[in-house]
Amino acid sequence: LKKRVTIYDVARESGVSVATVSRVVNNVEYSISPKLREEVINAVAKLEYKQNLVGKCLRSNQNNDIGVIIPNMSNYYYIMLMSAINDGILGSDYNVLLSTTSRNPQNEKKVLTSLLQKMVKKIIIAVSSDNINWLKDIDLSGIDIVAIEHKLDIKCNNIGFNYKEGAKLAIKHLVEMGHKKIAFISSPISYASRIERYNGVIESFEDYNIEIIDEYIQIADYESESEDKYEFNIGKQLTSNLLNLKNPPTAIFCLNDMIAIGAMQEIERRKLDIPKDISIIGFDNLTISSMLSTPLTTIDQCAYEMGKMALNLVLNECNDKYTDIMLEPTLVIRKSTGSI
Amino acid sequence: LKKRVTIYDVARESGVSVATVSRVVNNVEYSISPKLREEVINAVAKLEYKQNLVGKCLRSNQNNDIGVIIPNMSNYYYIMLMSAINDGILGSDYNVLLSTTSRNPQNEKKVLTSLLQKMVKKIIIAVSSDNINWLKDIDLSGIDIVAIEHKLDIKCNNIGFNYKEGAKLAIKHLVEMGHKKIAFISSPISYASRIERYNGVIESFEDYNIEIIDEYIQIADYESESEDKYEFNIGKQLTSNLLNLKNPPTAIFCLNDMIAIGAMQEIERRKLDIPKDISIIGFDNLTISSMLSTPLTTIDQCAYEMGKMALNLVLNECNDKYTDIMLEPTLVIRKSTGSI
DNA sequence: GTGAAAGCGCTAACAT
DNA sequence: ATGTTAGCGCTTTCAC
Repeated sequence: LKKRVTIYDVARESGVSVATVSRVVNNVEYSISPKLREEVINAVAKLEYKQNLVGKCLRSNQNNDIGVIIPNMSNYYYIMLMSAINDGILGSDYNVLLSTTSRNPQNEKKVLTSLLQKMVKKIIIAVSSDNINWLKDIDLSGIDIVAIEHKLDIKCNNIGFNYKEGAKLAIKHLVEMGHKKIAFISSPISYASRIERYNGVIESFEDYNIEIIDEYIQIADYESESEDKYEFNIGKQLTSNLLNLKNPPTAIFCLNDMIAIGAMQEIERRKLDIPKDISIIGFDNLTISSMLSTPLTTIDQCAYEMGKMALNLVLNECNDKYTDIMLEPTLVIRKSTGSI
Repeated sequence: LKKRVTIYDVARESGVSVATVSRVVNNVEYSISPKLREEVINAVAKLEYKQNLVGKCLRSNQNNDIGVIIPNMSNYYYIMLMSAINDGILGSDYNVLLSTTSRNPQNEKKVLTSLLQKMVKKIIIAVSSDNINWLKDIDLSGIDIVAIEHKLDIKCNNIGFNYKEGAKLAIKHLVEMGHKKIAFISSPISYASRIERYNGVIESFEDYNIEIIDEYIQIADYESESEDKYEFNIGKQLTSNLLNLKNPPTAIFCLNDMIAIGAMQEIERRKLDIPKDISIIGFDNLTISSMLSTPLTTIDQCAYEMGKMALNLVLNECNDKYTDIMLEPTLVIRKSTGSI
């Protein structure tokens, strides 16, 4: 086990002080004679010196780390977010520390704390619930936070999304295609982002004078972060319920694309045709949604752009100047919806 | 900006030395009088002291970081891998540093170096190519590495997969269903994992006395890490080529599931039926593959298990004792293949 | 323009 | 059983 090469070795090799080596290595715009600079550079190359980032961080109280906290990796929505962040820092000197929370506030607090203990200064976080009391316990001074999906009630950047308008867009599209018997399927209405979608649906029904039939509002009776394919499964199950009705709907708005994919499999399993027999519209616009045999009509949540914006915000350490962005939905019409 | 609470503050508050605080905080099984221990614990609580992990790491030369290096996040295979790792450390004290490389050796070298500079000691890496000369330049002493997907020619743990046998399993399944006109579509045969699959196909064709028709072996003429949906796109394109043949095949073996999904969309776009008109078999067994309208028959590469094993290996720092595991493929029969 | 030296927060060898 | 202290590798103030 050979000894690590430190800044002292470089200093000795090049006959200068460690201060000078540090200045050269960090490309400080400090006046350094070209001669010394070159000698240092040569020594660095000869000894294959690599800066120890831990020592540097401890001393300078800064680093190139970006902490990312997301609920899980099974909803591809978060994958798109992550992809944007990873693409954005590819080739740069930044490092991503990724944590998942399983939508558990206890885990959320734990991973955030852990990130701070590692002196991470830039954090992108998608908290899951509105239960963020634990946040008050944490000292966030000097930390750049950008919150996505759910707004955080602290001094930080927020990138929100107009979920309610998205839901309205979806119902509008269905109504314009002549649908009156419209169903809504969803996992439990437990988070703000779901509540807003639900409210959008109900408001739209009222706006368009569509009778609200209880049987058409199918909400899963359990939530699971651990069940493999949970959203897909409830999509199937809830759609099955709908299809078993004496008077089934002609269109289904699904809380998100994963649920819609479950719905579609169930429908096609029954040899029904999408969109001839029944129209399906999702929410998210996952990459996979355009790849299905029947490409899914959906509401674009521009997850990738959201990730990009989050990265930019967190990188341009906007001291004190916090932005509060609200992204607007777009309807993406593909093949899973048709007129009646 | 308030001052950070350090171990010295706790020591002062509880009237002991920093050494004692350190011992208590780290739960050292060292004899410490219950009285002092309690006082320290109280001081920690009162001051809300949190260990600074950077200082700890610099001093002790160890940490709880796990570096993960993968080519990209657009192939869901790597997502399954990541999921397993994230699930595995959920609630533990480990942190994941995630890097993507875009299958670029230069990036691979860069992110590995960066991880080492951060004193990360445990690394799970899926290198993309066989071009790993750059690895020789890096001092890996004291580092626990587990390589997946592609074997690394250094002292480390390897978790490989029997790609060739997987391909053979796929062709065997097709042959047993009566197919003779079998096509193979793929991105460029540029990496070991692809070469082995290709060889498996050719060998199988010879074994079963299936004539090798050039037109049935469709290889994409370009590779792209940046093109969104690249694999899906070539799946469509290559399948389109096949379908345009005067004498099209009755079955297609796709290099992987993403390509198969492209193939299926193209086939159904032409109003052809899977598997009646043409059978499709993939490779990977992505989560999404079971969610399609026509669930995909495929070769299971047990990515999740692979991730779990990798995590276990890297955590049980097996000093000097390296394992070399080869995972075997399984055929997963679903609805996309049928007899002729 | 360059160097000496203090110190970031912590652990661990050594002393008591 | 507890405390003292050196030092991990680095940056940065201050002095020259």
